Amino acid sequence: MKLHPQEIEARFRRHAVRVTRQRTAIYAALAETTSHPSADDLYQMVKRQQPMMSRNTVYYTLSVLRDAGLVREVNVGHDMARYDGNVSMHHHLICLGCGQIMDVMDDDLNRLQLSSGQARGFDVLGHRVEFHGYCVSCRQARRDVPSRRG
Amino acid sequence: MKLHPQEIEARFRRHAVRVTRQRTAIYAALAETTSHPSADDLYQMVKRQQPMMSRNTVYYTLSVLRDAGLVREVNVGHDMARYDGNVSMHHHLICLGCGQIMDVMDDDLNRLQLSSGQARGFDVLGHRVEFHGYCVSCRQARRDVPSRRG
DNA sequence: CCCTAGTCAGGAATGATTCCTACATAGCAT
DNA sequence: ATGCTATGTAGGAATCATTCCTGACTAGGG
Repeated sequence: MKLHPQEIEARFRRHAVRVTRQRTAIYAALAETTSHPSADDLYQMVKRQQPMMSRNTVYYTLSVLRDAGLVREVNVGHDMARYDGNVSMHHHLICLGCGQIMDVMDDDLNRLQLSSGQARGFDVLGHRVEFHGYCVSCRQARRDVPSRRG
Repeated sequence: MKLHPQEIEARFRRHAVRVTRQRTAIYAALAETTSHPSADDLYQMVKRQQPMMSRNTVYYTLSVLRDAGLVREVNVGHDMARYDGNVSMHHHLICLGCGQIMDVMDDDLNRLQLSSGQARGFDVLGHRVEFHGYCVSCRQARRDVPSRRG
């Protein structure tokens, strides 16, 4: 979703995050897409508008936004971290072929709980559900070339 | 669970995995613990019995066992991969303080499904549920030293 | 308009994992 | 049992996402 710069600035101030050109651009790029980009993806996107942008700044900014609760870090496998501008409670559907991540909004999944016996004294703060499979185009590709990983 | 070497060998042969001293030791170490060790943890454990063991062999062996379905890779955050000798369907309860991973066996969680509308044409093969929180001792530690992350 | 804590850029460092390669060995066939 | 060959192993180098360091810059309160 495309956001007005002043809306981004308002969110930053609400979360006590200093407003800078770099941060605004990074957050805008993330809010505009639903593709859950990696830090480097964001770096590439933002560098087009701001060639001086450092990869380091992207990492630093994402950590600031993450700690402020403006951004969510999504980890899939042991690949690089990917980021999600949607911080409302939701879960993910992940393609094992191309790695794309789709959002799943489902109240039943949001309400999952452990019984007290299963919780083993943990103070459970949240949970995450990931569904894994193959998207339409990767299913097609796999039919064409059945591989050893099949 | 402590396994007899011949049981390990039988499992390997059943899954078309060549039997070697190194693999037997790595798999035995993993089967013996419920602590979901990392590749390097396993390297440290096994090196006591086999000082020539290479860290590389541990990585290679884990990839072989993973592909054979004898071992499961568990990824938490963007930390190093951790391994689970329990390949039956189950989920995890993870401490955000110390990183310990406990197994959760629950048929209701095992049966979770997406509606066809939510699945968006994906061929969904499986899912994973992680509960996050603080274990008893980390809750205690956090009460003692309330931090900015609190 | 000034000050200063918080940011930024860029290069170096880290650390898990993978790659490369020469030597060793499991396990099949003889 | 013996030899053969595809596979596995050791260890060092390479990779690559991420973090650390440091000196220059700037947002935003006073």
